[in-house]
Amino acid sequence: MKATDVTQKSSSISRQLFDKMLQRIHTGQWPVGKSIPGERVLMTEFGVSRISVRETLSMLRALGILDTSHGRRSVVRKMNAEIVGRLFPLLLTLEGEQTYEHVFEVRLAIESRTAYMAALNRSQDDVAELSQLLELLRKQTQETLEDSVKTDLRFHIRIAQATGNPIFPLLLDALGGFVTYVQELSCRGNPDRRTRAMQYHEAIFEAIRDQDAEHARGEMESHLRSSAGRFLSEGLIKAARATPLTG
Amino acid sequence: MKATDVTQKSSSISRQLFDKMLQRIHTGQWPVGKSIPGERVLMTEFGVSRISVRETLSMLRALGILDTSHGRRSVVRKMNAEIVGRLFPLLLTLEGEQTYEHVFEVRLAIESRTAYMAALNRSQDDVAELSQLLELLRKQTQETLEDSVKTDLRFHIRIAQATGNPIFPLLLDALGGFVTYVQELSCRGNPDRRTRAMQYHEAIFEAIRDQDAEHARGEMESHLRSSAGRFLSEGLIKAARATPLTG
DNA sequence: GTGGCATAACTGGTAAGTCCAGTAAAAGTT
DNA sequence: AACTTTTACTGGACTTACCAGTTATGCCAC
Repeated sequence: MKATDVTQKSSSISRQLFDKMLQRIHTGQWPVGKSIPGERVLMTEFGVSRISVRETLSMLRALGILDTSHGRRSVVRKMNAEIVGRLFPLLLTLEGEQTYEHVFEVRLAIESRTAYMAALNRSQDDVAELSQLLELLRKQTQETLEDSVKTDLRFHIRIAQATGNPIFPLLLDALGGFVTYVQELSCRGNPDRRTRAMQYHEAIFEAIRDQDAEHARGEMESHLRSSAGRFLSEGLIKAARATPLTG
Repeated sequence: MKATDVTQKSSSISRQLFDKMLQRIHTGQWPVGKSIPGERVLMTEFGVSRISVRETLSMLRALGILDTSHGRRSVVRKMNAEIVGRLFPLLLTLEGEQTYEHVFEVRLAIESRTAYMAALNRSQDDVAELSQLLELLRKQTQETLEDSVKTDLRFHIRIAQATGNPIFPLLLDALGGFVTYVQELSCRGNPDRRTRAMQYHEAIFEAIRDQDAEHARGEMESHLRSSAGRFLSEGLIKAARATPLTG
């Protein structure tokens, strides 16, 4: 019942081939980073037509498992969590109905922990880069709005990176497209808001730098909640349920 | 550059077609649940060969966006998180065992909040359904392992639904397909673990029912931490890696 | 009329052959 | 030895054809 497999009833050849090729990658017969045999070779090797081979390769390509370009042989992609992140925008858009409020709630859930974990796990490099981003942000706060919003997101993602868990920056990046859009709407015409957000950013940075995990989380939550709260109070988001974001 | 394109340089026809078809789904020109035109129609409509059409459809099929079966027209699937969930086993084999730990960390971030929010927002229906699931889980704890693991996940997802934010169950579902797999390995041969998990579930349920948000979050965190700790400390990860993903 | 059944008109799945256009390595030239 | 040209790959795309499920059509018996 649960369609957990792309391959369903193992009916069509291309679906079967999909499993076989996937297995070759799993077993290491087709090592990551190296190129697989050409399509003409594959069709004789598996005893199928080139159509079936190409359709199977299309599937693997769509999933980001293969890297194909004209004239060169397909290469098994370094499969990182990145591809999951690439699918999230698809999910979100296709599911529809997601309001920005929902995204903010998820962001709150994720980032309150990334701030916490980052404070515990951050390296010297993390601190240095965050410091740079903060300075850049400080400049841009008085200049271009679009740039500052982008840097803002980069700052948050950089914190997620500092956790050491690659899935966190991934999720954040996936949600980012939504966030930046709303953020621009919010700050347009209200420069003081940007300075207020700037203060939060500095507080978060200092807490992470000083490895004060609890404080980092608290500041992050306040920061996000004030952002979300602003949007909610202004009808920029389909507000609806009065969800207590208190934590 | 933007993480939204699975289609890279958009050079080849099939990649372009992919974007176009995806757009038709987004705009609602191809409504979810309904069937799209036949391949012969599509090739004239887009002015390409059937090869290109079929390769594009293969991509959409691989992502779980289309549901295709022989003799019938392809149907636009209600996009769910399965697609992402399917990729996690693959992720793990290609990226290494740390991924398990990473997934649990993300789960912890998300579920500690879903428990909290569910306690605040839960409706009577939520309580009723959770109660049912709990009872079902109680029975299955002494019976089939596979079923109980599935019900376990349903229980967690149901909590995420009770938050009112549709993204939470989505994320959980995506992570879940991956988690259940490991969970089975963990509990196999250790029935007492299942009873211990059962106690946690009951505590979480009661807290949500009584709208004790802080308590709900605490129990959830304890529950997940104990689970994650078990997996990580017992080398179940390597065992999982050695097992092929296709059922 | 209506029910059941064979047929025809769809649908997707697969195959073989052909050609084009990039890429990279082999062969030639300087 | 360094550069350029050729050649033998590679994937990308098209056409035609046929097979195999599915569904709608329509006929015939009741």
